[in-house]
Amino acid sequence: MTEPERHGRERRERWGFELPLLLFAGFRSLIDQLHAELADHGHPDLRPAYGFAMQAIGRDGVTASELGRRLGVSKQAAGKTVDRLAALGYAERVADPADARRKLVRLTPRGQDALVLSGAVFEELRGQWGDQLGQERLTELEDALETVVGPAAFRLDAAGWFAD
Amino acid sequence: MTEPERHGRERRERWGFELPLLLFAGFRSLIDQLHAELADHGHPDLRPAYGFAMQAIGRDGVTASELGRRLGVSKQAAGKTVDRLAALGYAERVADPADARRKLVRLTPRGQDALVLSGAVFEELRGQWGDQLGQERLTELEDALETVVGPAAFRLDAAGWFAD
DNA sequence: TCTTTTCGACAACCACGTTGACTACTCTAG
DNA sequence: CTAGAGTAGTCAACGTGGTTGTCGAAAAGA
Repeated sequence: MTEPERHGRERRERWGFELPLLLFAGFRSLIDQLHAELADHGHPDLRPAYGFAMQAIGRDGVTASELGRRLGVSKQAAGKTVDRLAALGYAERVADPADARRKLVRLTPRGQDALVLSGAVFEELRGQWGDQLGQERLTELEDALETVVGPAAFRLDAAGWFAD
Repeated sequence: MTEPERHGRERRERWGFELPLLLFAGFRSLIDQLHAELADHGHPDLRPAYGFAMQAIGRDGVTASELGRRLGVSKQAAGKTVDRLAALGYAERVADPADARRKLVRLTPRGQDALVLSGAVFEELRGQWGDQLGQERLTELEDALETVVGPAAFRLDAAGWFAD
């Protein structure tokens, strides 16, 4: 069995507590680099939690209640998030002509721009990981993670897990 | 090249944005299971951030200022964290006889117990990942992560990245 | 000794979540 | 058609976890 990356030295025994730390460090590294890049491209006020919220709003817009459901928080919390997004110019509320109770939350062009830019940065960062690890090892990392976390990976209800 | 886990089907192309989601989902899965386990063993009020704080306090205790430095937050924020930990019975403040300004923050026996228990749970959870992935793939996952994040993995300054 | 640094605490504030209560509106059953 | 139930959005109060600024007391260095 050929394992070129091993360099012949014995691998240290791992502790259980290292695993969450490694996963978190990887996650944080990506998110930190993303936001450094966003800040350099006209979005210095974007915080990690806003990215999740904007992703949950999507191209079509949502109501605050639905946004709360998607993010796993109360409708009041979702409403406050929309307030902050709106104050920064990333989202706006428009009245729903078909239902006078509802107000559709939509991304502004600036919000769309941030989302598109984030996608591009993530591609770039994944490319860097691929350069460091090799495409094969990167793909195996992703597959291994998908195996253990299952479909739960792509939920957006990460609110509260963020700061700056 | 033998790749037994491929099962012959073509692997879907991955998007860059999936990588942070997978890492985060893995991290959250471990932390959620840890806290479910802790809650079942007499520690229902322990929150993820408290684990980091207790880890930073360690066996020897620290001052609030030093705790702030280790966690990457202000000494005032660290002091508040100690207040909450103390209110739950996980930490206590003792005057330092050698320096009347300082108050040593120490873990109570209950705090030590929670730390020991957490370590055991993490070993158990890592074992479960090993069962699912195979020891080899798990080790490769850990090594790959360490490669990309470097020594930054084991910093404790994750405060603010948590909620319940 | 005098000045600087450090420690812990207090206050005010912000971000981000929670519940509960309330109004306005829509929908459905009788 | 109308009464009642359910839903949308907002307001208020509060909890947690951060921030900065200020302060007095104690330690440490010139």
